[in-house]
Amino acid sequence: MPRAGLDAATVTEAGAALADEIGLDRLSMSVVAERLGVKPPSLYKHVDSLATLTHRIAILGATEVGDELRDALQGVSGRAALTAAAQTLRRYVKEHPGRYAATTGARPIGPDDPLVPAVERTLTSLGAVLSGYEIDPADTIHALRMLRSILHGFATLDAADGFQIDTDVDESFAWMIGFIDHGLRTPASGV
Amino acid sequence: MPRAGLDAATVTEAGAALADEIGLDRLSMSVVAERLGVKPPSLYKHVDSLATLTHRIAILGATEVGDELRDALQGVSGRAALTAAAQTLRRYVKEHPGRYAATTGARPIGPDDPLVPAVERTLTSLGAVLSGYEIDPADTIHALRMLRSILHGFATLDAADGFQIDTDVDESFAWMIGFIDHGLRTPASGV
DNA sequence: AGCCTAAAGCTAATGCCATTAGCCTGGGTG
DNA sequence: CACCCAGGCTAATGGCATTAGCTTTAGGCT
Repeated sequence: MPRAGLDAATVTEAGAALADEIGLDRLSMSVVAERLGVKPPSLYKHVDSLATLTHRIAILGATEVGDELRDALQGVSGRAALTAAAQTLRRYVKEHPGRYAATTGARPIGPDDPLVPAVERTLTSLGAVLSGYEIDPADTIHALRMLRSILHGFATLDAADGFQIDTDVDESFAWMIGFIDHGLRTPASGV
Repeated sequence: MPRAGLDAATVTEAGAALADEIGLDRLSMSVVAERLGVKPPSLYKHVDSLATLTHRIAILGATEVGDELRDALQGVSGRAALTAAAQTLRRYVKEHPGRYAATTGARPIGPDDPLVPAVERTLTSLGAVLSGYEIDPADTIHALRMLRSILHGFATLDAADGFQIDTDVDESFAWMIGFIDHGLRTPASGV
């Protein structure tokens, strides 16, 4: 019996891929083990439990989202940045619903949980989008929360096929971006 | 051994209450049975499986949200209606996270699934909110999807304690409502 | 009042899953 | 070349959902 050469990262990656394929709720140690050509108990040499594996997937998801957002925002600002950020997030959630579900369902375990900085990178990128608009500093946190809410909400509903098919979802997405962009340009938006 | 006098509705209600208390992911036939003072197999006289119980909880949640929205929108319009709808949804998700999670995670089983009309009632109410604004009919579907996305996203993140505590979340919520209201009043919002 | 039946609860049994304990060996290190 | 430990394994435990089949209840009918 040759060694499989696993480590925590490999197991996490396999779990993330499976979560995307079959859904986070169906993820089990058994399916991960099978995917890796190994028996379930062997996984415990690399991850503590299914719960910590899920947590690792959440961190992976947050990190990947942060990276993709950072890359997508290189050299753009204003409406172009808003569009890039929104499209990037939507695409990520569509392509990696399992990872994203893990990320949104995860809770920090402790003060030095890597999940925290991973999620913060995403918020930093969204903050960078807002810096392209002239927003009262006191309102920035509100605009950030709104942006996060709307992108998260749309991407989530879209990934869950929550919209009817009568009208093109892409069109609604573009309209929404236009709405936000327009609102953020309007001075009195916060009153 | 006296009879417990259960039926599908009682089991569903107990399951919904438990989902709110301990989280949908922790819901099991065992805990529902214990809550009802009955052994797990007895539940199968009333519900087919844990999956269908979850689906019933989803329908219950969708129905309750629809009812509360309808009630909250009685006699109000414009910004007042927008505020009422947003607050109602946020409160419901905070008070019944388990039911709401079941609802958002549910998929219609067939063409005559009661889940479909239950969810549609919510959309009808949100549509009523929009009718208080002068929106190009062609854009109404987009505005509806945006409204749904933003309310769903905010409520979800809020219920999951996804926002930092530095700044008051209520304040951000009010700001967001103001932003949407303002944008919906602006004629060229869709361009 | 007394029977009779369908429903409602129960116990027992199956099978899957997560997780733990303890064995065994491959392969890099001295 | 022997050593040793990390990484894989098998066996065992306990919880869960679910099914089968038994028992009893409670209300309707005579």
